[in-house]
Amino acid sequence: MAARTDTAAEPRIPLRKERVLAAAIALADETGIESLTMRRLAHELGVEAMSLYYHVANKEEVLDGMVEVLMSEINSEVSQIEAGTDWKAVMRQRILAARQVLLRHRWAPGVIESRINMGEGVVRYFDSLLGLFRAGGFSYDLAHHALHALGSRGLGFTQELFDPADDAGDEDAMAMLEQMADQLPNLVGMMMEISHDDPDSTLGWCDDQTEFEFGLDLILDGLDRAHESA
Amino acid sequence: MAARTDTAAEPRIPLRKERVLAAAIALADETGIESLTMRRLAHELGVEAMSLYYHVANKEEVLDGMVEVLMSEINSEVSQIEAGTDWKAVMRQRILAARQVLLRHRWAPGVIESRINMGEGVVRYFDSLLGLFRAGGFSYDLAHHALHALGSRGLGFTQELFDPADDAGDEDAMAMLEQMADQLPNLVGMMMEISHDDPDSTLGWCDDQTEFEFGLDLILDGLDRAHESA
DNA sequence: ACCTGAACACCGTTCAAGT
DNA sequence: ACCTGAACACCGTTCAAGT
Repeated sequence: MAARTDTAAEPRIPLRKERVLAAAIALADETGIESLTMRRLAHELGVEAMSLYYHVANKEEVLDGMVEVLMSEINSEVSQIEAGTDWKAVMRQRILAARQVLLRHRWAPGVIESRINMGEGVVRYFDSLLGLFRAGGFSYDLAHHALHALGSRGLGFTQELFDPADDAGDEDAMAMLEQMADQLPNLVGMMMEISHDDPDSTLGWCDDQTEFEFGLDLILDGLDRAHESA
Repeated sequence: MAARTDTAAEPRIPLRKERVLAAAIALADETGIESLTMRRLAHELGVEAMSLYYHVANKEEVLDGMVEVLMSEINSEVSQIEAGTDWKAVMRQRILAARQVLLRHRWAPGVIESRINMGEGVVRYFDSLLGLFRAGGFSYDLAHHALHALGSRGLGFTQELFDPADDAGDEDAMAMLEQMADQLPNLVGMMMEISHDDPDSTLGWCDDQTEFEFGLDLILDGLDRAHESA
């Protein structure tokens, strides 16, 4: 242990904030955000926990940085979508593209929402959406309402209250539904109709992507109408 | 300290889960969810932290319970709204009533979203919304899409990405905006128009309630149209 | 310049023990 | 039946110290 150097010891590239963030993202991607601790992150980088603080002020800065890295990925992906004459079609494409990136980083929605101030990347992204509204002829006032109405959906996610597994399949949830059946006439009726129409669909009949697009189109169409009637 | 009983010692009502939850809610209301720790909660109840575990399995059960208490408040408030022939008007009233309750418990959105399974109260609430859609003539299929489209807005909240202070007023955010001005042509343009139209409005010109209702009406109107054209 | 060891002030939670 | 003390296995973070 003492005199032995590690076999083929790597030159030990010094850490950089960049490397810390990349490792943090990889760790969160693979094992979930709840297992992203400073100690674990340091371990992943082959270093003691305290070393991180030389490159980063605190854990919040790590989380801020993770969001920035991710948003720059989204922004560069989104900027490749060529602008057309139809603001709605372009915005739809951009938002669904952003969503694809977020789906690869399940920790992102929670972390983004937990930030106190929007980072530069997020601001830049919403500036681009605002630009699309403006190009489509929206007043600043309506475009402003529109951004609020989109909310996180504009970035490609909605924090689902009933998670996909809940609608069917999840045992705990189903057990509760059955137990409360008399108090939940409408939900029970809905479940029965579904299982009647398609007996095999009890598991996973809620498609996240479909529901996301339904809600998105509802809002975009509504905004379109609000704009045209203005 | 030893032989002396406390002056006018209260009979020391034994804890109950109910009292634990009430204290937890009061604590979270007053000092924020981040200061709700088992130790602090116990202290508030004049007891040691470990005593709580006699009444409650763990902290998750405390959080679950807080949501249930709150939802029963919402459900009882909402059930007082008399049903009318216009599903949209009734639903709007219910959702805005739920929102009023949530505004008194700022911790609620975050805690609700962090629950793994919806509690009974939340399920009951959404069953009632589903009932409204059905009474309005919606198919189960459309009503189901509708619930997803509403998401947390159906319960009266949206997790705002840009918090109200951000749009203007917040010094950090404004500093960033100025620094990035050239990269954010649309946001800067919007800010300029606003401050031109109403020089005093730089602070707090985003009204949460207005934005919430705008988004809500956008969705409800869209659903109404989807239903009528079906 | 970059990294570390020891230590601090917290967490949630367990378990055996008290009354 | 209800509560507690001591202890465990974690956190994030500081600070003085190493190379």
